[in-house]
Amino acid sequence: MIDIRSLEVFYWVVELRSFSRAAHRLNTSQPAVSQRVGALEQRLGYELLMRPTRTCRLTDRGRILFDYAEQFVRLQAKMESEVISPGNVRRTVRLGVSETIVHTWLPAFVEGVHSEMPNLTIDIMVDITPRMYVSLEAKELDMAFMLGPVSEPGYQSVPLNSYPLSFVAKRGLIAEADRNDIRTIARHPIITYPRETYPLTALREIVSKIIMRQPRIFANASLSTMVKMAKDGIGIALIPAEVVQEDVADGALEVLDIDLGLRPLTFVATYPHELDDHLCEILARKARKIAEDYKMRL
Amino acid sequence: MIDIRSLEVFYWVVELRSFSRAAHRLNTSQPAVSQRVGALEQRLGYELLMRPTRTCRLTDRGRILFDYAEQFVRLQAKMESEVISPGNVRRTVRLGVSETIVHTWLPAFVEGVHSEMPNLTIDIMVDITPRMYVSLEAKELDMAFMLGPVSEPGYQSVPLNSYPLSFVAKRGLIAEADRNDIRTIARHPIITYPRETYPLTALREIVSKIIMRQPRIFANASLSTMVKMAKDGIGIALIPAEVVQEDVADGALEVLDIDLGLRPLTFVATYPHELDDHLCEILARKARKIAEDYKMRL
DNA sequence: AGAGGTTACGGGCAGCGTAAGGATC
DNA sequence: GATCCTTACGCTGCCCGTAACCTCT
Repeated sequence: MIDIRSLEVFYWVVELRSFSRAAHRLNTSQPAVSQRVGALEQRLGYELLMRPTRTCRLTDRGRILFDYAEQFVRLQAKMESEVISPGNVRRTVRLGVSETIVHTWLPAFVEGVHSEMPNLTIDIMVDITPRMYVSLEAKELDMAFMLGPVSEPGYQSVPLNSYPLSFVAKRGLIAEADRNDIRTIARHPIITYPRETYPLTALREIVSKIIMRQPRIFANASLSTMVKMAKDGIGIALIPAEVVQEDVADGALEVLDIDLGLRPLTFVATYPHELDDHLCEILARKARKIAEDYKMRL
Repeated sequence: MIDIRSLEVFYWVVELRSFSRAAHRLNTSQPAVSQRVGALEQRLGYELLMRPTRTCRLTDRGRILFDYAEQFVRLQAKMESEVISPGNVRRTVRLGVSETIVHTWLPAFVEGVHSEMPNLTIDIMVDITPRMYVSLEAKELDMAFMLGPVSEPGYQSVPLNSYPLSFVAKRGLIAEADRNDIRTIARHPIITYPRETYPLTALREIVSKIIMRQPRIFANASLSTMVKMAKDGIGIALIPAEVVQEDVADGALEVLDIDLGLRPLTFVATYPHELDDHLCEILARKARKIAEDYKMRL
């Protein structure tokens, strides 16, 4: 009589305060959402939303239904996670990923998940950590592999792996003798992660204390661009050595043996702990395992 | 993904231990049930029922799904009862009714319910109380208006009304002077409810003590037949006067003023207290009110 | 004028019922 | 052979997506 799909649609319309966002979230068209909510109201014989306003506020009776809708959506998520064998999970998970991970073990992760859960689609959005926070909050992402630690309430966080930050330079750019001398290195621009990220802020603070001035920094949101810039000798990259292992192996880049005491980059899998918990948990554990394997293989 | 309808179907298949009974219960065809369960198994990738046996036993994983299915069905029933305005309830309730009630206030009840809940269909099965018990147990009925009191565990029971039992005879069959004399009356066969019912057993016990022999009793499961027999002078009916008020009014029958101290017939609305509770509760209350109104109008 | 929601319409597909086909007692 | 479930098949009706329309800022 009352379809669970309709309740799910209604739930997300309210949760996201928008028909179109709900449509997007549910991988359907906005008219489809409109129709379902309309049909629901018609079947019940009263309005659920105070529509004229843009905010999709609930009516009193809508509130009652919403509470039930939430219970249904939760129960459904719980059931599906427990009852459906992994190979039969048919869903789309929207995953935010830091570029660093894209360049290391993400391919292995995607392949691994695909082989175990062939009907699971992973939509990958590459972005920087602060923006992924926002996307998680807006429920545009189901999970993110990003820089940790995360201690937001309402989020579950599984540590993945850590990458020590290394200075990486074009081969021959820095003379053998100067490779542990920060002053020499700091004559070159430092290419690293964009503002609002740990590497940049920490670097600026530490280096400026040593060389008594602000280092030149090329902040860049694209890891591959950073690598390219380093390979072109434009500057020296402060990035995990792991992402350039091939370039180091074939001699294009070299890792400088200098240690400023920077914290390694720690990545975590983060997801809101509710509703789809279980699948995210499985994926997070899988990611952790893949990341460990990756480290071992190096 | 997993439809609540499929869960409902699966739930009833297990609960009733039969595909065909589930189909009947859900007002659908048996192949439809078969398909839904089949589709469910296919989607999940494993079997839910150990089919070859006639008993529809659950597999281990089927058991897990069944627990969820039950939660869904309960939640759905709860939600629909709270959220759907009475006028929009679209369901079929299978109601067992004692014939006595059919002849008194059932028409008013049906009409009253129909006017308030035009989309509610009531399937009425007229039967005697002991058989309605069985039907309730087998879940062939959702609710029954029958003789009380009921104290079975697992059943909810709402008192409706009481009918004092009266001796009713064809006009002139018993002389004015003898109308309070049980010995005279007992020369005629007593027409009343069938065996296993209170009126018959109580009558037999009380009368036999007075007249020192077994009275002749015509036990009959059909109230209208009883009335007809009384009107034909075949015997004297022991029934509620209410059911023959018209015949008394137009002079075909008359009520004898004799009191053997028989308990009045007490009717109750009985339904298993689970799942569809709420609707049954509403209907039971409605029935009670109609029954009271009926009594007032007399 | 543009974003966001509704209405209109055509097509695809899931799910139903009828009917025929096994399997098991 | 009777009962119960499964398979086959045609059909209906729902629901979706595209597109045009409305409405409020």
